[in-house]
Amino acid sequence: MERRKMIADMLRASAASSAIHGGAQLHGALLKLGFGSDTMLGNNLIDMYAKCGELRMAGEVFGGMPERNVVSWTALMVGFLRHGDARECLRLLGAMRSLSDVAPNEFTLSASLKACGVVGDMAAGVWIHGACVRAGFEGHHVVANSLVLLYSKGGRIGDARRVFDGTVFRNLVTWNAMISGYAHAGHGRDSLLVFREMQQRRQEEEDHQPDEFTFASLLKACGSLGAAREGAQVHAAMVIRGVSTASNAILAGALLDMYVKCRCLLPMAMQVFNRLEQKNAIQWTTVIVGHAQEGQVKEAMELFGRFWSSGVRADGHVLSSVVGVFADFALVEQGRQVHCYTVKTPAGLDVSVANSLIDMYHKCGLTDEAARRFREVPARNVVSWTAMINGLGKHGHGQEAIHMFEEMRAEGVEPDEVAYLALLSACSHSGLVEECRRYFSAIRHDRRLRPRAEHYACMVDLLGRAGELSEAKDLVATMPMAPTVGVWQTLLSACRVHKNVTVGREAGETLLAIDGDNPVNYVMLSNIFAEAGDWRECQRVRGAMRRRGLRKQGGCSWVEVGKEAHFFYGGGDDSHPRAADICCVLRDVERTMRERLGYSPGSSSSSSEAALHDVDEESRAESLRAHSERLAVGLWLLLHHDHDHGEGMGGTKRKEVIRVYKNLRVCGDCHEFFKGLSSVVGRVLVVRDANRFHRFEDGVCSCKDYW
DNA sequence: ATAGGGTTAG
Repeated sequence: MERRKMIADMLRASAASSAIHGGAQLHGALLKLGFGSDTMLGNNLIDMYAKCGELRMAGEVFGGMPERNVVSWTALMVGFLRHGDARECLRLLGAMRSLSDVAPNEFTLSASLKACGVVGDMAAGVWIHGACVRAGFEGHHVVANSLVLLYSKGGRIGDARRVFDGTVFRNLVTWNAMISGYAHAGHGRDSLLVFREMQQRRQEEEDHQPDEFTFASLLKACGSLGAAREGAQVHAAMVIRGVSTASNAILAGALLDMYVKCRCLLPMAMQVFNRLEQKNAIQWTTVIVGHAQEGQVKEAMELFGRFWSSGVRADGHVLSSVVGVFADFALVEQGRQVHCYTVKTPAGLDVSVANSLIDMYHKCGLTDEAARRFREVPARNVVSWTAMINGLGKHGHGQEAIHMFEEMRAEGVEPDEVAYLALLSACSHSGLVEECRRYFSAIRHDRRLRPRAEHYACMVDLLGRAGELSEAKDLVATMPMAPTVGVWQTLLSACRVHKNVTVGREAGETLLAIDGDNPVNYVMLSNIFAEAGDWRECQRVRGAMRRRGLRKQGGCSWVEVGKEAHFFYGGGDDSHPRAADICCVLRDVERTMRERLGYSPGSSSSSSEAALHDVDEESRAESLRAHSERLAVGLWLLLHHDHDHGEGMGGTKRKEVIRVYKNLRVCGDCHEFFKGLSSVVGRVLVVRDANRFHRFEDGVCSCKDYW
């Protein structure tokens, strides 16, 4: 008897340290001693093999047992679950119920719930929840904790909270589950509130000290809120409690992520990062993406280079997120460099990497290159197709986008909500009203899909462009969900195009009520009033904005010349070393345009500078010249000027396309200016703004002045 | 046999 217990303890120790050799020796020894049919020792063997990742051996022991109890089943299930085979775990649950008379206990059900979360089978999870209730396990920690996590990760945060509230005996894990559940669902505030509630319990019956898991979730919550002060407080609390990031890579990653997300704290992130003795791929990604998002592209590329030579293996996630930032900034040179790296590693074969490359080339305006990537993806999925549909749509190729969509369906790839969204937006950019209506109705009648507010926003956008303002307004009024900020903004900008002050006022006031901290809303509404000549209302809205301490979001444009990106910021950015020369080039072009095309600055009907109506032409011109998109184009012209003269102007040689990018929508005057510029300079100019691509050629734009 | 944490393409 004593020996039996000793072997059990030693097996447990082997399992805990994943010591497969010692474990296998113990296996041999217990067979020799005649313990081969002992259920408890068999269970210990299953657990040991499962924890060492030897699932085949675990299954063999399980299969050879004369008697299996609930522990035997559960140990095997947990083994599969832990090694990434959640489906096998659920299959075993089914087998247990139908082939044995052993009843699952709270641990079996908890593992099964987790498996449902992993495979994303919420229906099965709800069914198991029912089974837990029927068996009387609902109040058990392990079950309640798994339920909270399943529901919060499955987007049913309300159900998670109900389980949490119904749990009488909470332990630290229960609290952590709710805190992380909220953080995961993007409800950062609630996450912090639950933590505060947990701390207040200290005076009462429960006394839970936060641990590493608590801190990791709190950091995530602070990061998603961009709450720098709270984030730093959490960091301080960790230091005070002696919770170190040195031995916990995930906690260190969470800390880095928080500092990166609280933008201004990038230096703090680097301090944490530099102190890490061993850096993993996720930590590298966090700081690379963090720099790129702040516009510190050089540093981002440098870090990427260091990462590459550090020998830490990159996986598909890392590569696609790095490609993703360069896509957002349309930094094609940097994107290409990362593309080259992806070819040199097995992780580059991931479909997610291929998809991010398709998207990146599209966002850089290189449609052909994107199409080539698309053709070469061996196993295209709905994401690959959607990237193409999006890209075509942003260039105003609505019909081609529809064609892609139908081709996808013909190949047997089912569209999801995002694919539909891409399609609707493509229709709206091309003004395809009837097609858009048809697909919008298709998604509403597809039982598997539920249109989101964004789908409605697309429809509102299209109706607005088509001048069907009252239909757009009715659609907003009859939406099955609350109209989002985006929906109201879409309606508002349609009102601006059609100069409908009545509906515009309504949409604008609603926006100020639900999204009063966003300066864009004030600017849009005040512009509507300004264009209608209602200066009093215009001033009132601008005043409200000032009183709230809000400032118009700065425009930022950039252009790649050679291998370098040059950034310009709106409102008279003369920080570029050649600012004066750029100004001269722009003046030159303006003069030619005035002479040849009768261009007059600031006379555009959709002028973004409504407040400029009462100033003289030269001040208007000067103010417009300071727009970041013009400065970017100016620099390009400046740097290619000498070259042009060398080649001889108007030569037959195909001219390089000018590509400029802007973080906001391009302004109406700049749009006019670029049209003229394309014919005066005889070049194609492609501008990607926040909304779509504009391709200017021979004095016309691909958006047909709808944007 | 005992739940929980950071990155992730459209």
